Amino acid sequence: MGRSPCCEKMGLKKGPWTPEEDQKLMAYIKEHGHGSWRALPAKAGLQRCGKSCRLRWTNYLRPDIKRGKFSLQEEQTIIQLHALLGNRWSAIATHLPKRTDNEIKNYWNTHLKKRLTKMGIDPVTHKPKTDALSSGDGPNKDSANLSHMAQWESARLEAEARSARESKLGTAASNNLFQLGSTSAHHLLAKTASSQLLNSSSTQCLDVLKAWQGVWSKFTQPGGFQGWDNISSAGTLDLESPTSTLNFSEVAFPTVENLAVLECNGIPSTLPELLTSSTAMHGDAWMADTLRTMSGSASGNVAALSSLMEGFTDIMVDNTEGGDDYEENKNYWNSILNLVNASPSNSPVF
DNA sequence: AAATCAAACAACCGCGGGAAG
DNA sequence: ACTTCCCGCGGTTGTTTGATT
Repeated sequence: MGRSPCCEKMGLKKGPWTPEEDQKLMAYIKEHGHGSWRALPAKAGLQRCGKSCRLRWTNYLRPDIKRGKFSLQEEQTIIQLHALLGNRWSAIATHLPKRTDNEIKNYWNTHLKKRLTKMGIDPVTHKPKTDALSSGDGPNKDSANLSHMAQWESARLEAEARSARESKLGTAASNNLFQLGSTSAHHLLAKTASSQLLNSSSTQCLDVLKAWQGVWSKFTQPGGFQGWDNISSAGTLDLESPTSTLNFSEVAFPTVENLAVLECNGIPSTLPELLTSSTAMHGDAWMADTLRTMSGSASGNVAALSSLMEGFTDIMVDNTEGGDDYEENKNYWNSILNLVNASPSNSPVF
């Protein structure tokens, strides 16, 4: 159908806004509200089209806009929501208070997308890139890491499919995630996974959990990683810590959904990154509590876990020499990895 | 110091959906 | 039911800023 242009082109200014224009726009909206955007420019004495005014207001001048660097939490939310929703920036923005869709979109395009690409993860599908795996320049460390990431992802997908089938019997919260309005995606995902977790009777992965906790302690102890030889004892590590009070129905942390994946997955390939990131976020006490809460018989094969985690180990060993930035970088990247893994594989879901 | 390049950010464009007439 | 208008969205382009040569 015929459609009129959004504004008359003649005599209307384009390009960057001046402080005077900003002042006029803010003053007018403060006094009258924006009303009809089309009619606003004339009333406010601006030589702009209504569309330009609306954009300037919603993306820049609105008083409830938070500007500046994105926090790690915000980055995590963006990645997770993008895996679920795709490029639906306005929908993503509703879960990031005080951030605009435009800002999120720009941040994704200029930062997050590149980082995922560098990691060999397709920023569109949030899956490992096959070409990145096959076109490596030899058996270098990066390609090895990518290979292992793909391996983890592959096993994760299987686990998710299984988990999804089982979860149909329980809560449908994950399917209704974005119909629930303002509640944060992290909390909803966590609650969904929590119920899955509590419904589980399997504890066969706990030996591996314990093993990983041992591995983690090797990394975090003074001197850093001491080599795989020391990990053989990790399966019997003493998990002494204060009495656990962990309550999965109330504690909402962004990685608990991954624990739900573990309970039904014979090979917990998502373990390295998810436990690392969880520990990074919540501390070793959290890890100890979690393990104790979920505790069952320990009869694991640490060697099998070791094999799965070689690529991850390379990263960690490299980082132990990273100086003051080590902790920050480690936490950051593990969180990103964790969130990539935490995202449903079939996106968008609506 | 100047030129060049890349990254980051702001703004524009065109389309589609929904409301109103 | 159809047309027109308005708004919001996502993709894209343009501008600014900072780093590098």
